Amino acid sequence: MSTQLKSLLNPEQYEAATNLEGPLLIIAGAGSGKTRVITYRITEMLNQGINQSSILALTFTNKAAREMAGRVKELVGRKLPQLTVSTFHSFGVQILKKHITLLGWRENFSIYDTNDQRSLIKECARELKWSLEYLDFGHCMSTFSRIKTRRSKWSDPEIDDSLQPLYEEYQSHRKLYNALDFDDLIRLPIDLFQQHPQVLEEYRKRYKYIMVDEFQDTSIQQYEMMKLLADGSRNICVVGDDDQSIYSWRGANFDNIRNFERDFPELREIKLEQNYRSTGTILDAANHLIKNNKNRKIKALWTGGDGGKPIELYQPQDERAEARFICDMIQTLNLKEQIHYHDISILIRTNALARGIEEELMARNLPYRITGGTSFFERPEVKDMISYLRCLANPDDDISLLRIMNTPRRGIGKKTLEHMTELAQSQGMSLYGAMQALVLANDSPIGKRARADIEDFLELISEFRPKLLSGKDLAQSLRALIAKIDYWGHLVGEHPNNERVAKFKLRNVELFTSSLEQWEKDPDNLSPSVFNYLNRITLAGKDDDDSEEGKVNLMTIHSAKGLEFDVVFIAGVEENIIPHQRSLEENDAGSYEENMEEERRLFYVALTRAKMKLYLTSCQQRKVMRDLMSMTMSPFIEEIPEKLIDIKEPDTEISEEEAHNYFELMKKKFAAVEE
DNA sequence: GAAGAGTAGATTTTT
DNA sequence: TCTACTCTTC
Repeated sequence: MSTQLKSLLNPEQYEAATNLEGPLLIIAGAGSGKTRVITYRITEMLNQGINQSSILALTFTNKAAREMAGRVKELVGRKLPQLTVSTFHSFGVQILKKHITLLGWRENFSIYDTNDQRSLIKECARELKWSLEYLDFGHCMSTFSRIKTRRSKWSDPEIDDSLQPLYEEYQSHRKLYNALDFDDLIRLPIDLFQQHPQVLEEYRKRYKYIMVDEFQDTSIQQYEMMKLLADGSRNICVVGDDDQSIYSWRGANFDNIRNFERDFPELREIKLEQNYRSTGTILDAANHLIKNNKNRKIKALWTGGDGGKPIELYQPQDERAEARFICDMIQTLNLKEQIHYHDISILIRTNALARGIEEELMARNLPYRITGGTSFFERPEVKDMISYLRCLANPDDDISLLRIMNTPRRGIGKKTLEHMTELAQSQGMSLYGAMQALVLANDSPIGKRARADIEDFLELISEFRPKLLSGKDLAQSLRALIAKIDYWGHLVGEHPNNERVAKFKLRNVELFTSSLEQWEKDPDNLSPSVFNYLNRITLAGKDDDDSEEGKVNLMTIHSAKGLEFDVVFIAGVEENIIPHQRSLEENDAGSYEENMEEERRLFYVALTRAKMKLYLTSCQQRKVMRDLMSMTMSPFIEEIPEKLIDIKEPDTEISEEEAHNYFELMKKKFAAVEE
């Protein structure tokens, strides 16, 4: 195998793939065959007789995890059920699923996403009788996150310590509801390892070989977790590229590369600098751009390939012209150069930019796939279903309970809720607990009718809870539940004059149910419990339609990391978009200069996704929220040498007046002919 | 307790 | 433009 491997990899790649023992730092430039090295490295381990269950590969996104697992399977040619390839967050859930009771939590915990978190903060603020008007949730959540991940303390000068009571309230509510937020998924396993060394020992014994991909984007917490696990065997391999660090706003810290060098001084370092992906032109442009960043490891990415075509920059009139241009180009490329749709990608800085482009793609019947953005799972009707499932799994989950308690309307209104909240607050129980107490109480403060309504609701929960917890026929049970609560009737009632909307929503509910069914019937799925399903969808979102080939990819630059395409369009290459205006504001993630460097890295990531051809578009005008803004080209364009980029003249559009005059002229001409 | 009208605010990136 | 929340009325 090893000789064969030698012919498949270049010397540095070979080194990286075959050095299995001891700490290893791989600095892998864009397109240097990083994924290839990792997958071959895992294969090499298996070939050397290392047990698949001893291998742990941690990635940053679910997409990366899926892809890595898929490629290894393909290389090895068999299924590897004991191999752990997972994101940090999912791995955290896995650990907590087994051991969370040691930390004083109950099983079947809920995981709160950003929206749930927001609702909970709102709830807490209400309870503290704070005015919601001036409460900035973004600020709250980022502060809470800093405190929780111990990046900051309340006494730190940059921290708004007036939020501390709210934080305490938030924390105690989560405990009461048995609900974890994303930060907990990393933080609690660390606590567990520190408080229960025997558990840590168990994991160290199992995972003898650890690999971390996209290491430049790990947070201090994730690094800590990784270090705890690796400190037994010290067979730890991290792969990263400081030039592609684009998540500092989420606590990613590329100082981790330095920390790694400090904590594992015996490490071996390998640099992969040959780029196999892009043409010379693209690489040259990217290198010139990134050179402007001061805070980076020196690297010289080179390619043996030829120059390739110049980068083209177009300046359409506005975002609609931009969408039309991109679609025209895609159709031409597909027709004349036989480029497959799935080898083309349109990259955008913000999700909001997707809409206009999506509309045009749709109008032309161009098949496309959109990654990220407002997820299917955030649609109100789907969220209802999720909340039902969550409540059945964990009735103490107040945030979900609040959502479904009166959806469809069952007479549990504001007044009743007030009573329940009061009771729950004074007794330190969840709303569900309060409901049970109210029904049992003799001197109940609520009316007979409301009491009967609550009873009905509790009955519903106790009827379906065992069905859902049985782990069998989940979709079937959910369908029964939907019928029982007459959700269709509810939808029709909500949209009295619009059956189409109601039907659309019902279709989404059905889509959701069948996605659950598919997941549960998947033979590779070893434990199809509601709990696992819920975790999966909050952590991973909708199943990517990876199977659906032949579609143009539309996504943010962030979600394009790690991917490559023959042709890449970058839309909205304008000042205030790339770099993004709000990202530059000095904030707790960094200074203006640091943020500018991160935006530059982001643009670098975007450029280096392209293999053959890059098109950039910079609109002259753009509709931002309601008003039309005049736009200028991104300052990053100037950092790319002129000879590499072909800047087209701005498109001129016929103004309405000119068009009018033209038609008048034509009319006269025709009139003249008729005479 | 429910429904409808009216109003204010919102778009940076993801687990 | 759209959504989420508040206020008013039935």
